Amino acid sequence: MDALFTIIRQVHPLVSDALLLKLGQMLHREELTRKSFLLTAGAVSRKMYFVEQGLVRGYYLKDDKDVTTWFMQQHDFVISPLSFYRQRPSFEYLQLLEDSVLYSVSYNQVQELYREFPDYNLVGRVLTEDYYVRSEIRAHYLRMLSAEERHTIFAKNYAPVMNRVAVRHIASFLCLTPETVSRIRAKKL
Amino acid sequence: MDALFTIIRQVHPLVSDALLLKLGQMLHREELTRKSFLLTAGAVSRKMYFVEQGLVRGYYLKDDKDVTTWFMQQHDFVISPLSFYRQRPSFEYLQLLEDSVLYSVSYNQVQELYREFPDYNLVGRVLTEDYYVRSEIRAHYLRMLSAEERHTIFAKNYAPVMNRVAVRHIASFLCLTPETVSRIRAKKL
DNA sequence: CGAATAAATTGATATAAATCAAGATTTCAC
DNA sequence: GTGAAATCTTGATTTATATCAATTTATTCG
Repeated sequence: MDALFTIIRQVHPLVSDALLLKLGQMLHREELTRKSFLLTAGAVSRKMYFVEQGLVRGYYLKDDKDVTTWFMQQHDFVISPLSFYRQRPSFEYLQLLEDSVLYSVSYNQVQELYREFPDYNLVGRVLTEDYYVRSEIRAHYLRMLSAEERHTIFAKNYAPVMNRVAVRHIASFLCLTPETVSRIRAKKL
Repeated sequence: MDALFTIIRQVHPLVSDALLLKLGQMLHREELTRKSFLLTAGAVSRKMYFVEQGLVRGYYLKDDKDVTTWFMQQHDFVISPLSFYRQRPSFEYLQLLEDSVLYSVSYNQVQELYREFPDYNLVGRVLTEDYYVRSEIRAHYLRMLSAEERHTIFAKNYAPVMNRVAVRHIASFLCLTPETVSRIRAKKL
């Protein structure tokens, strides 16, 4: 929980103790095993998670195959933006790739914080901006780079994730087949 | 300017008059002609725009060709998220596709509003969430849909834009060549 | 541990979309 | 309004990556 508070204080050093106290009371620690779902398609995302430890994958189903949209790791916040912000049924699945420790707050609790502690809107705004930018960067890579370039960038930017996830998940994140990633790898050795 | 205030009041009905007054004083009306740049690659985005009337395109250069990332129209806010939020040099070009009327505020002015009127963080947060979701939806379509499906969705979701922009811009938005879009169109008649 | 299952690799072929090239049409500028 | 330039369309060919199929390697769990 300290990591979470540290991030909030980095964003907004003057945040009140009352707010952090309240948030601390709301946070629900969850220890979940690999392959647990935080959200499945069709359901409405009711919780925001903070990854204390572990690894989470967001993906969509395309026909029968899945397409990974992102990986979130230690000290990241995890939601499905469309479903959480608009409280609409999700396209996306959120699934743990490792046994993980998470802190969660419900959508309603977050709204309550925003109401009761207007300061919290600053924190929410800045963090939303940050995750928005991250998402833009991912989309940028998808649009601008060839298969091989995407793989190179991934290997560089996601080094700590690279060795922890299955090739087929890396492949689907890069919008490629596992075969293609296998061949790119073979070529580089 | 009314349209902008209306949007802010929709997001936050209790927003103070003092805030709107201050914002009104900061806003700079700009009438710019087609092809004007709001931002070029390499520069740091210093302004946020509100489109009173007109059409704006965001794009990257890939080798010598350009790749469109979005179109923004009447009553949309326009920034290059990475460059504006992080105040870093832009990858992206922002260019008018039509003669337009815009309202702008500088990055520093926006920060001043956030400081002076903490309430404004609520507005900023909610709008950021909304544009983040829109961006996610665009990325989702790119990942999940075939060339033809992307074209169909575009024709449906961007109907008012469709007839106003060049085929090559539609093509690059769909991550296709103009030739391919031409063929898709021909097939549908 | 060791069988069963899933995942990764490698090779052969297919395919969607890009590229290259030429002509038709539209738009722009003087 | 007319010529020049840009854009769009259509066709032929190429190419990157997907798909299909078979084998090897890794993982799971009883």
